[in-house]
Amino acid sequence: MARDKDITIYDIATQLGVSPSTVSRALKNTNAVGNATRKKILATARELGYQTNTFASNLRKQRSNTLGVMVHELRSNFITSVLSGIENVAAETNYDLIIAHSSENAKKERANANNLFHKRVDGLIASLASDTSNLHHFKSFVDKSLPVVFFDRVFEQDLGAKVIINNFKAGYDATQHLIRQGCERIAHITSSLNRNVYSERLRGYKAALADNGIAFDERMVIVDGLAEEHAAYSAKRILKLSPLPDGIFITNDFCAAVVMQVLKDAGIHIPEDMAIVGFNNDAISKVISPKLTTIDYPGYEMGQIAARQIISHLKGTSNINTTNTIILHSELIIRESSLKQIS
Amino acid sequence: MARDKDITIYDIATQLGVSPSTVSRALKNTNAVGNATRKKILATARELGYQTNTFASNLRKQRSNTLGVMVHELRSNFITSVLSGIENVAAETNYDLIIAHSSENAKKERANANNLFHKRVDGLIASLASDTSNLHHFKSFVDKSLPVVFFDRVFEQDLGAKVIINNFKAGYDATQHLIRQGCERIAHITSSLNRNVYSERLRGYKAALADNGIAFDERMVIVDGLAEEHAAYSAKRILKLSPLPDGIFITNDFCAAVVMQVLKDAGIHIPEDMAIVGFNNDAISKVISPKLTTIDYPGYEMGQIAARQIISHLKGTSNINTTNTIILHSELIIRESSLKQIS
DNA sequence: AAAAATAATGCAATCGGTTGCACTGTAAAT
DNA sequence: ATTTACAGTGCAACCGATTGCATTATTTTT
Repeated sequence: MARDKDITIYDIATQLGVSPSTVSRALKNTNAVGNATRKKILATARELGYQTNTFASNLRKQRSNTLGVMVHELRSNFITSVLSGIENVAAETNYDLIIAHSSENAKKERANANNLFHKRVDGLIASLASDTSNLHHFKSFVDKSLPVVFFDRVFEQDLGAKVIINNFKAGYDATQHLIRQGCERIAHITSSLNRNVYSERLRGYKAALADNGIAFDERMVIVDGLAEEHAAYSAKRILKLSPLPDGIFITNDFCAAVVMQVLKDAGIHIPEDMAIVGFNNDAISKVISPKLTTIDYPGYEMGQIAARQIISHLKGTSNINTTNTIILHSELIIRESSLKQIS
Repeated sequence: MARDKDITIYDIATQLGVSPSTVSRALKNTNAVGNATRKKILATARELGYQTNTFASNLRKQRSNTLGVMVHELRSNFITSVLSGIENVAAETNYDLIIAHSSENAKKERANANNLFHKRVDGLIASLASDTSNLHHFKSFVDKSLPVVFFDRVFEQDLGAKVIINNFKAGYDATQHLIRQGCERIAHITSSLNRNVYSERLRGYKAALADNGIAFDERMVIVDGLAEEHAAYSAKRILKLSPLPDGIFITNDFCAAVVMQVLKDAGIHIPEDMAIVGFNNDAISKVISPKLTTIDYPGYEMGQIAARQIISHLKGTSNINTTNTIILHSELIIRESSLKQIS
């Protein structure tokens, strides 16, 4: 059986002897259509299985009903949670999503921004790649008054709305906790300090040391990637420190898990010899031994909030430029990997 | 500065004194345009910053240049790898992606299929929810001759092309390995047997037992969800078996990690008391103690291949209906969690 | 009862790219 | 030298929904 053509508003109009304009108006909730007519139209639309042709509609309306999402990496527990949150809100509000990832590459990020712009997304949600050094590539969005919301990795002083956590406080809390457990030589494994998330955590780490009269030693800070191979290498660098640290604050749970594995293989006892604090509260933190103390980072909520921000801006309910930065609650979750003392 | 309107082919046409049709033809690689004209047009297009309006183009061409992707869950390491593979190929070939997830819910899956159909995607890549019982909701795609490729979770005998691994063999290999390690009472923790991936692995498990003269005992098979809470519960059920099993084949690495955690907390030694084999070769399998023996499942490649299948079908290079099923290589990766004997 | 306001609908242009058909001019074939 | 072919280009009709403006019918106001 040959496939029939799709049903259009013209088909409905012809069948009912009304004009396409009336059908169009009836299918939305414009009140400029008589009640009887509207009912007939809606009934016929359902009966014929009418579906809006979004291309025609978008073309005419000059908007896409689509949000662009740019992430620095797809294969990450945290990012997946955020995406899931965004998707949840987008689905509810009938927005579509185009997802692009930069693989931590500024060049690809620029290409993606460009691409999404030309795909005419109505708004953008983004987390920056590790080597992005400015926001020039988002300028076209700003010029066109398209809302942009950054999450997690942002430029705190630059354009766009932001949804973040207090990374300074998180870093401070993690370090303070290690100090309270009796650690005196605390190392810090982190990633590109160009990114606020890492530089702020470092700042918190330093502040906690200072507040406790511990001298900062830059050899104790290891900056590298967070993927498996980098993590293993960082762990080896830890093992070469002399004297060995008695605590490590690591800005990523997966990285912490790999580091712990290497340390354990080297005969180091955790937490007795070295206490560990991770970051993110990924599922992995509960299935490694010892269980990982970490900072709970509400990714799903972050996604939902970023999406809601954008969408309520688009619907005119609120203006994204007035509430510029939203800080979500994050907190230290204490598990075995850092418990030297039973308090 | 007020934003200028977007550049259209009409702007280019006017500027050069040619017709829009010629511009349109020049911008694609139709050979029906003179060489000099084409060059001028391309130069002007670049200079003015012209970008195709995809809505207009899609509307006219009646296709979207977009692939729909339906997954049963977003927050999964395996799925993320697949998505990453799909994205990689889609980006190369200039296809967009719309990603929808069913949260393991057949009803939502049906809604998603419907939605993607009406968004007029050019093709569909899908993995089934755990309680999906038929493929009726994909019929509209078939009727419209839109290609559908299923991956991972498929109906092996039903419509559509499939990209899968040999789950029977994987199950057989995992079980055979445990038997070779001296296990005699092997439990199996798995999920919905309506899904080929789980039923086939179970079949492999049974076949290996049979081939080694071990009687199948259905109390040794635990069917439940694979998320954290279900996994913990399954572990408790294992602990209630009497006699205790001396080996477990678990169809998911994360689930295996949780189970191991619970077993270890209960004082069971792995692999001495109980050997464990997981499934997927997620990153997690290498950072838990002991490291997890598992089946390597090439998610990224699976995504790439599914996407390539669809796209080459769409481009007319190959017909998806002729190569109906593609089976990817998977293999047992032996680590500490199952090594009872140093062989 | 006449005038004014309002509700319900239609007309037709518009969004921007694509493509079948027709036309022109030059090159190739006879 | 004539016919034939074809490369290069333009015309105009689409694709389907939206919306400002005009028109008609109906209700309200005075």
